[in-house]
Amino acid sequence: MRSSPLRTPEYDRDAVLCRAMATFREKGYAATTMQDLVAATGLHPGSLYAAFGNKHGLLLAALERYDQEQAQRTEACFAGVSPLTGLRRFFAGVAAESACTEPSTACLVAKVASELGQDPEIQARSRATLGRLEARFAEALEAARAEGELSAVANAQDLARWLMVGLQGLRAYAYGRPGPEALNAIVAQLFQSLPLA
Amino acid sequence: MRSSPLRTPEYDRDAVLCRAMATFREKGYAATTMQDLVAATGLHPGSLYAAFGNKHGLLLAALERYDQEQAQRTEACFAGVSPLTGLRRFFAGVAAESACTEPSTACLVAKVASELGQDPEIQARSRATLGRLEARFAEALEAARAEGELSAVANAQDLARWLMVGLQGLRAYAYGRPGPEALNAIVAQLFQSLPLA
DNA sequence: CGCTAATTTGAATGGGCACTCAACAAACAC
DNA sequence: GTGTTTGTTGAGTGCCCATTCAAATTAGCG
Repeated sequence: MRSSPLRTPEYDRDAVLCRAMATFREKGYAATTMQDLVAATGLHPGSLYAAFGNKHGLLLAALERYDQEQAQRTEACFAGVSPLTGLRRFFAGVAAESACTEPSTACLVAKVASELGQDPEIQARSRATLGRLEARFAEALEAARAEGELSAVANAQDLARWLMVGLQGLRAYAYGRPGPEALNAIVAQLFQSLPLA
Repeated sequence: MRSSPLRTPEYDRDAVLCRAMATFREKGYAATTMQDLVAATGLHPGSLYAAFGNKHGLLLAALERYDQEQAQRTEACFAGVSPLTGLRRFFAGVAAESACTEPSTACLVAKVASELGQDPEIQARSRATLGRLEARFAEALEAARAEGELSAVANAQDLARWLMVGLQGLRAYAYGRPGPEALNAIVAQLFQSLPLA
């Protein structure tokens, strides 16, 4: 029961998850082999299994980290600006990210949710992440209405959902590798469709 | 060179592709094993390989069939009604399809394009299918404008792209298993965002 | 400096995968 | 009927996958 001589792991768990995240994001779940993950993280199989149980567990941990990272990035968009400006910054960032030529810019949550639609654990985590973002959108929209940036009769919940649709549509559309101006035009169209005050 | 005694295959190529399509749509590419496909199609491995070369070739053939099927379904929406009504029918159909509880309702093209983003052949085919749909949207929008259903100043190309974003967003949002009323509300919001005359 | 409990190491393992092939069967020409 | 070409059959093949484990290594503690 008692443990005195504790040996701390030599690797940085966060860095490992970051690498694993990137690998899953690029190749998807099934196409990523444990050898890929071993190469990407620099850990040996035994250490990976000791830390995360198995490949599935590693994906879950990576999703968890992705969730945190995304929440941070989102908050950064809202910091110090009006709610509506924050939303605009958020979508401008997504458009810019989607426009870059690397295909790793896809949303890990969406990609994995599409691939592992049958897995209840993955589904739950994906839904939680997306739900949290939608709730954050709704909060921002409410605040925007309070500040007079949005029509007083607008329904924040409905519009938050609408923004989520726009977000996922934007990311999906970006798979066709359109130019950056097309993506920016889409974002502009999305904001034009909001009942701004 | 000369071939006289031809033996016709015993199976129905179209039915085989239909089954293969459904299997890929449910499980994705990597998670579908050749055994799955053998079971789904009823063919033996040798016949499958003789007909399609390999797993990748079978996916390509399935995508081709999906493309044709989707084109037919799309035209059915436009038959005998005004262009705008045709578009409404199309999106109502997608919403209804996405609302049903089976997870196999996802778009095969989108799912496969997300999973095999690195594969140029798959990418080309996906892009072609999506591009054709977008062009059909643009055509319908032009016709709607000509019939006075759409604002005269509307840009059909831009709006067609906007409908594609709405379409993919709708389908992606449906992964979270919202109720049918939410999906219908999204479609309503999409059409409200169009500059209808 | 042992002693103990933890991590690290990396070769080994068993299973399942995509794919093959040699024997067989059917269809047509003559 | 016979020959030839094609489709069918399904057990077999080798490879690569996720996972394991026993041995080596390291850190804390008296």
